[in-house]
Amino acid sequence: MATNGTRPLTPREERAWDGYRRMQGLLSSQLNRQLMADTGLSDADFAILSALLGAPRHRLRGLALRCEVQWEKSRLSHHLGRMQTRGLVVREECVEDSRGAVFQLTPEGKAAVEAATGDRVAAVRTYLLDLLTPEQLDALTEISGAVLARLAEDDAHLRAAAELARAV
Amino acid sequence: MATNGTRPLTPREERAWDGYRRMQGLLSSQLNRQLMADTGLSDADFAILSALLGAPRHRLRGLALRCEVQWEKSRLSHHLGRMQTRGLVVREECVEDSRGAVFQLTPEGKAAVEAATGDRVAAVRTYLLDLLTPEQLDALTEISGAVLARLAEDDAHLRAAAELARAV
DNA sequence: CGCAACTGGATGATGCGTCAACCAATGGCT
DNA sequence: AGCCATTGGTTGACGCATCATCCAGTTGCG
Repeated sequence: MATNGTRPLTPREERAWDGYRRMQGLLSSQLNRQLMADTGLSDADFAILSALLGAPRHRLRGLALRCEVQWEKSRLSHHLGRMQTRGLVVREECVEDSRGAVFQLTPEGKAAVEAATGDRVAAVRTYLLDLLTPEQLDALTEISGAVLARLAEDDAHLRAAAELARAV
Repeated sequence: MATNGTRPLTPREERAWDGYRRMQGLLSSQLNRQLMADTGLSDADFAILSALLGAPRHRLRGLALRCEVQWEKSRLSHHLGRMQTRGLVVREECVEDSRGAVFQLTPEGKAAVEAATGDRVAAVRTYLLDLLTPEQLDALTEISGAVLARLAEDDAHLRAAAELARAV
């Protein structure tokens, strides 16, 4: 990580990175702010709630939820704790693994997500999707595909390294 | 904000949004984590420091800095406070407007950014730029251009509304 | 069986980001 | 000159994200 034969960015790269950086910051804060104002739910709340909404009995194992939203476990745990005190979610014991936890949407939680979904979609359209041509939509899909693939690969390497370390 | 004749997302839009969302979250946390591990600087630190590095005498008025990084003023103030106690930056009085503040890079701050720049560029290449074709780079630039233009427009409307309110 | 390693998850400390309130300096208007 | 609205910036409170640590239940291996 220390040795860098890194060439500087070309103007083209510079523009792309700079644009992405600016967009990323402003867009996510705008979406977050708007959702919060419209519905009282943060982006994070919404991610959790809609994952639960999409699950069989509106209940999901902690681990499954973690895979779904890709958060660190302590973040998830803290956030679920807060959401529980707000009455959006309940924690229950897990039958097949008694150290595990299962989280379920409360009626209030369900109502909240359902109410929020429309606003969220509208905002995403307003500030992103409706601004792009079909080609740009596809380009965005491909770009994120490439980046996510790279990140996943990295992750796999980490696992492999852990495997090796265990073998020693 | 409440009435939504919003149609649901098409599959194409769905893929684009979902991809962007996932990429955004993982990419920024990866870049942040890596920069922090390599250099002890957060993404936020780096943004401030490189803005200062690019300024005339490595000094910038608070307001100018705010335009540069596009943060809320209280965020900037808090962060600069912390950076000052870490010795990366100094706050000085402003001559032409005595309620203003000027911030300057300390030698340590300068050294820190300069050391960090290479790592940052390398990481951005590894996880984003090197994964994309030239066309994708341009697409990214256009996409962010469109989004930023929309956000700016919104901003202008807000200003105009404020103007109107003043006129009443 | 019994012990060690691992795993799902919780917790506490700490730094960050946002909001609202605040303060003093400034500039415009009469 | 005098007043009021505005602006540049700070502060405090509060919720969120991360790290390290911890704990109990589980699994694998001898």
